Amino acid sequence: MELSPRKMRLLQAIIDDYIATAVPVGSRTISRKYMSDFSAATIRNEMSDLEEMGLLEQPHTSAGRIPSDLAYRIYVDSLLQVGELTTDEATSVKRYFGRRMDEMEQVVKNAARVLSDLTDYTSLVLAPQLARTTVKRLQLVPVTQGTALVVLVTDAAIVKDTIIRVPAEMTSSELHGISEALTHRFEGHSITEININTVDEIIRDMAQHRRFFETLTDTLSRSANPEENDVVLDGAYNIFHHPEYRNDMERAQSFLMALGAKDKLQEMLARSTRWEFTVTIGRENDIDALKNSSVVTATYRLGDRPVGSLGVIGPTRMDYNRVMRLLQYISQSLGEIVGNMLGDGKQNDEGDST
Amino acid sequence: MELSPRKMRLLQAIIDDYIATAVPVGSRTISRKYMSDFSAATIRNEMSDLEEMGLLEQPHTSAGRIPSDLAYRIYVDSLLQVGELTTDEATSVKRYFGRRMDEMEQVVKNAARVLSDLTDYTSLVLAPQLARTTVKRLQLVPVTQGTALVVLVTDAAIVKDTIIRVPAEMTSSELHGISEALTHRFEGHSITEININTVDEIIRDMAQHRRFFETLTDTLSRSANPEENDVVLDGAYNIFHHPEYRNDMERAQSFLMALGAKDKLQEMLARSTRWEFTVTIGRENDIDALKNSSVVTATYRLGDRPVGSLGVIGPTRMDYNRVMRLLQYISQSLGEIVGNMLGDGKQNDEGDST
DNA sequence: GTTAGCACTCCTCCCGTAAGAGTGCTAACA
DNA sequence: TGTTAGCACTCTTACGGGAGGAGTGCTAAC
Repeated sequence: MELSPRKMRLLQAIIDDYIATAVPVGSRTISRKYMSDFSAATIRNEMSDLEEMGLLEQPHTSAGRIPSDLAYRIYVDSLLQVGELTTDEATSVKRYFGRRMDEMEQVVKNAARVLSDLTDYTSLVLAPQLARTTVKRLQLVPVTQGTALVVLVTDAAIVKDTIIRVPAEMTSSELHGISEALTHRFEGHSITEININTVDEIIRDMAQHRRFFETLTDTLSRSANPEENDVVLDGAYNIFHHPEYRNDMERAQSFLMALGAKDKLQEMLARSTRWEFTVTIGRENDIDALKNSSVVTATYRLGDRPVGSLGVIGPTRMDYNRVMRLLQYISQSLGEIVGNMLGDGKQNDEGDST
Repeated sequence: MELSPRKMRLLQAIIDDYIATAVPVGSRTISRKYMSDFSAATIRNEMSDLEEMGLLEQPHTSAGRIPSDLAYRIYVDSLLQVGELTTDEATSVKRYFGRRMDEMEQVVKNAARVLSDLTDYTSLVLAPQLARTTVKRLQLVPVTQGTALVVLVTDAAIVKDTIIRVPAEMTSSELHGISEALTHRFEGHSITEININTVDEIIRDMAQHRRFFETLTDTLSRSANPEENDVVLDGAYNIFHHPEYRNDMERAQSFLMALGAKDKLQEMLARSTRWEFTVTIGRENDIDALKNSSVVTATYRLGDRPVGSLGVIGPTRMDYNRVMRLLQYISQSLGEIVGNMLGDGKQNDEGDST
């Protein structure tokens, strides 16, 4: 099923026009705006072929054609050339990331904001996944008699803090000692290596508190698992800017509802960290309510380790070019910012090497 | 402008019916369902009076009447008797709050969830406001050479953690010492008391690091200010369950957009902590997009100090009774949970004194 | 292989009519 | 004087038919 160059050209024209206008494209439109070297009648014949191949669909007889999911697939795989950011776009992104960001959460929220603002779609960001980072420090900070704060710092600057109960008789300096020992043992290792067995080695002289250490390792391994909260979402209401949702309450509603199921989204994003980019079009989507939407994701890295991902959800009639262009740039920036947060005191300035 | 008892009774009937059905109420309906001791014609005369007083409105001549904002005001102020929770409702709330909650954020999200699920409206929760709590502990945890984590623990179990830069030559034990000194000085005080002047007293022997302490106090006072992030929102899409939004895209959209402006919501909730409850009806609202919605809030306390608030946004045709009933109970539960999180090792069980 | 022409289909918009709901007013009644 | 029955009137909503328009598919000619 090879497409002739002319069919390819036609397909591209139809998709480009439909992405721009959201109106089914007729043969006359194509003939005038994109392929004036052929008449509308010729286009019609070609369109008829494309429809037979399953690449075009007709909402009804006297409407123009719209691209099928399959057509977008071909478009994304073969026709799309992701360009460079315009200087306008680049400065916009920089303006967002220029904001003060002390906490990981701010960074992630900021990334979601810039992505949704610049694409005009809904954005998703999966915060760096603890399990993919390495421990920098593990500290038990006494809070009250009997409680302490578990502070876990990793190389992605993620800090998980959880209150846990500690044996009432444990002193502040004991906690300090334990923290030092744990940090010494696990620094540079993945959090997944921390469990009661590996911890056992270093607490032989505190066997009477084994129960406490079990609680501690439990807490840590629970926080290593990705959770709903790792997903940050922004621009949900951008969908109202696009006619396919604005004119269809049902659709808008089910879309928004789908965004409520953070666990599904988290899963989706976590899966996507295996690839540099993913593009999931319409029915390819696992989530039912997104079967007429598209999802584009990109992975961001800490050094060469993928630690999280971010993406955009919008109508299948999405401006894939713009979206991927922005995703590429933003995912790279995000990786750098995350890396710099604990980057040995280096400031995260704009300036290049001078 | 005193209303006769019959007019009151009529007003209540109209509001009750309209809250239940969302359909303009006619005189016949009232006569049959609520006041069969009077004929529809009598009701009509009374309705006409109420309309003249600005308590009822007619969408058009041949429709029934709907209550005006003013009518809801009277309803809430004079007619409403907030009842006890049904046992069903109470067990539902308990089920939600029975979930494991280690972190403040979870508690707040959980509260928002239970509130939106049980009321079927959109819920808002303002996390405990740092400025209204007292310091329990202030600790600088070294992270890398040149960076440390500022951990602030207060009696509302709020933990603010921020990475700051520290002088490269500052040792881990120096940081520890500083932490002890700061904790000793400010324990039991409000975070707002921490500033470079009060800190100055305890760092005389470290005057060469004054710059660093300025950064530190800056960071802390910034985190004392309420921020957008303090607002957690849930059930935004519940509005689609209510006909006034479901059948009016514009309205749904502007409502959802208004929810996007977290800063406004934060302000609104912060203001409301001055009262036990607030009910803001329709046009009484400051936020334009909410001029045809109502907001009900309640304050929750830590001991007797109000520390935060939570509320519900929905159509003016809101089930005020149910909402206030639930808010009362949930705000109280929330206060207790927040208090127990660091509550001297006491477990937050269900059981009463045995 | 390409194109012009034309009949055909189907959607959308508009308008007029009919049904239904609820009112306001009047007159009669207790 | 308050209450009620009756009735004309208003306005909304639903339905259906017709006009206009967009775009197609097919045929025949180049």
